[in-house]
Amino acid sequence: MNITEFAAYAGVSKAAVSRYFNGGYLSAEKRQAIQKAVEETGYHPSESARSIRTHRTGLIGVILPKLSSESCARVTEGISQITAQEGYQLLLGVTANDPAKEVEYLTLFKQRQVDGIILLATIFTQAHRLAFDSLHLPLVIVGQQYPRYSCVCHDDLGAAYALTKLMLSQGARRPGYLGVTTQDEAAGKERYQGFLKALSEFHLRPDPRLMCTAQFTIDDGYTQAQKLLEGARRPDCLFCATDNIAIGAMQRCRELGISIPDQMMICGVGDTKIGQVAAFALTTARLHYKTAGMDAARLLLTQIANRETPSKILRLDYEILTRESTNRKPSETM
Amino acid sequence: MNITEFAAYAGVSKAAVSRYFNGGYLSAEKRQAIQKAVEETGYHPSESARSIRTHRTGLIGVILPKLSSESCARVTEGISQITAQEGYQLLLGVTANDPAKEVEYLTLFKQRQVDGIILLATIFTQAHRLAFDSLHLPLVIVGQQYPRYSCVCHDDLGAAYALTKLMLSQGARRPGYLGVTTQDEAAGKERYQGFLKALSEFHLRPDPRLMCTAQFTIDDGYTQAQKLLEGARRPDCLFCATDNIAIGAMQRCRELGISIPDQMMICGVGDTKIGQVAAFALTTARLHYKTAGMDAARLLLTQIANRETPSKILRLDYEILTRESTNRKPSETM
DNA sequence: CTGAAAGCGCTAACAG
DNA sequence: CTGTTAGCGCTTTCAG
Repeated sequence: MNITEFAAYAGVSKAAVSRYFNGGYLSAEKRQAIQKAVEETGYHPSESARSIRTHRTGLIGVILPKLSSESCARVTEGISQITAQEGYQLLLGVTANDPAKEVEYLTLFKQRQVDGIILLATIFTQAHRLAFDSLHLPLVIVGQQYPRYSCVCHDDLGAAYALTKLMLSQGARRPGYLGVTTQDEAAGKERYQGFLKALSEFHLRPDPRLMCTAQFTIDDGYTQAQKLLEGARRPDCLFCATDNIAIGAMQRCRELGISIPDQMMICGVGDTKIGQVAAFALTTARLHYKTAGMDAARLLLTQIANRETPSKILRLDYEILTRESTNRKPSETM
Repeated sequence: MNITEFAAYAGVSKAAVSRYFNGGYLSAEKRQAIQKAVEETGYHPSESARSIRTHRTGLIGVILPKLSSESCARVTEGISQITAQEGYQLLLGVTANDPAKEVEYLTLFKQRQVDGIILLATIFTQAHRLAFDSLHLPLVIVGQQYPRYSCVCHDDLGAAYALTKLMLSQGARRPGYLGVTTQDEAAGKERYQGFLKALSEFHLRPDPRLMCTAQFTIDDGYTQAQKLLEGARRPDCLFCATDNIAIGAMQRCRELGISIPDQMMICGVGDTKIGQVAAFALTTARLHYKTAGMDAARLLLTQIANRETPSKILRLDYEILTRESTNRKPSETM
């Protein structure tokens, strides 16, 4: 059923029907007649047809590297909650960690004429720069900072600094570092700098033999930890750039019979479920993923409502959670 | 830029442009001229406008209870992988475990004229029945069975049976059950029946004092486990309907100093990350979530291509993974 | 193989 | 407050 048929059914003009659905002037009688007809027929205007006229689709594109990553999922849930309230629907672009696909979805979503895009960013390439510049669409970046665009990010440096300091102040003197690629400005570079900052405060020199890069997975945390643990003088504490990596490292330590936290303190970043239930509850920095998603959605909606809104950076705080994996005092077994 | 302007730019007619993008008859010269113009201008036909004519949107709706649940995320990644290959985009409906919202998204997506819907189902209400019947849209249900619709589900009964049997054959005689609501046919009822089947095979009567229902969370697993553990005679093994619940129960056992697996064997269902890294690696049944998503997507695409395709049920197998939490022989400490 | 022209279902001036 | 009307950007006959 289209608007013409429906208008005839309700005994009003097409214009009245359109006004009914778009909040225009309408007498009470007509409004009621239409409402009744809607209830009877279930009529609803076609989104495609109205998009073609209004140049808005009610669609928001979300581009993310992976769904089965707790942090991404939580951000996306935050986004979904806010956008749903405002009647927007979410278009999903899963890139499987392929930066080229991020760019691809950017154009794909643009072609679909989404009203705005939220990008859970990983690393930025030249292609990103070009895609951003030719986007001409409200865009909010989550998890990273990028000049001239609205961003919601975490205090990665601060969190890494605080965690490393926590371990050093408990007596560790050979800090190990298990990070991610520095192509990732936030989780890679920033957290690395936080680590270094804590070291320098304790007058410690970073030791390249105690530092290693891993993928964002438990498995690779396990694998890369091996490299740090097999050396002649192994570290006495380990800062890991993510909880997943930390858990992998913890598993390797357990297998090698390295006691946690006495011989090895470990911490991660993120506060995901996995750290809470690990063999030794993981000390970590809680990052506010869901809040980040909600804030990103709010920022985007503001920009959609007013395209002239100046871009803005939101840096969310962190919260240090001290747990077994770094708690040297009351030694805990079993 | 619209098709008229673009056609003028390329020096061809609108019809030629349309044919170019829709695989119609076109001379080689025109095809090249258009291709060149596309490269120069980046022109792409408006999806809204073409939807209005073709009655297809290239959109597939996915309705799910929660993103930050590993199983849902993995199913959705499977869906995304297949649909993306075929040029479809995913519209996301997160219901936050509210069955009413499932129904709401069903209509919302229908209004958007998605080409098909995949529902990661939880429980079915009367409202679902009505919504299904008035949908007139290809629909595939994942995780549950529902008459007359295509479904992709797991062998919940078989998995629960095999796991319970595994524990009983290792000598357990007071099996505890930590399940989910039986309103959930698959995870609730089926797994319960699998549990019962194993018991009856060992000539054991289910003991209501050893059985309890929990939410789908670690926290509630922890809480409800308490009820089973505080009784005069506690169970000597625990079948949990999900990994999350099992992990919660495991935590409570550890706190109470109940040794796993000697005093208490525990198993879950799903094979999520969390069970692999738990204090005692969790025995579980691997369910093929990603495969389920991929199969569901394929089923849906077939139905979209041919609306007359008869509905079909796919029941995926499981795989028992025996780990520490039920391995009585070589007692493992740390 | 091609272009002209008729609409798809809707919104938004516009003139009452 | 209301209806008429002219498109929005596209696909698809239809007659060449």
